[in-house]
Amino acid sequence: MNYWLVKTEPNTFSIDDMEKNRIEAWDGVRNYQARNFMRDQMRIGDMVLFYHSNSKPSGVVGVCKVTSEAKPDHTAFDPESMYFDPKSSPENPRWILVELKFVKRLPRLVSLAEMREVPELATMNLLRKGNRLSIMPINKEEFSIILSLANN
DNA sequence: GCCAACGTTGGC
DNA sequence: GCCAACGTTGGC
Repeated sequence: MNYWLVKTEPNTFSIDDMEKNRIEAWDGVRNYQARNFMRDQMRIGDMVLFYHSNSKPSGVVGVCKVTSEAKPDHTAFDPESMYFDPKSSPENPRWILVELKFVKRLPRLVSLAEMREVPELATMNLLRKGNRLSIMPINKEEFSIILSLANN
């Protein structure tokens, strides 16, 4: 099983929305590296940390689970969608999505600042300067450290 | 709101 | 294939 972290701006889609919807198609990903992670390495049952970016404070707020294989991101075909991409077509989809299922909220938010203080987390992609990936792999240790921080 | 870092685009 | 210009991300 693999572990992941996904970012979202809570103004756009928050853990509240995730909890309410229970299952959400993770559409709108328009970055090749993030897409390739979803396409090549994400599997049903993988665990996902849910991260609020551009927030006060930014941090990890919940846990989700991958509940589908990668499939075409239909929002790319819709001229009305803010994620429309004329270079993607149903015959030859450029972008994909997976479905995420709400698992739980963390007892409290684990902030970026707090994660930076934990030496074992220093290698996380999330904490690296200039990191802009919206979907990134993490390892099992990082996943459990962050969960245990939230329980302190 | 600022701006550094990074990805993408397109002219050549 | 290089690289300047541009757009976006996201912490602060």
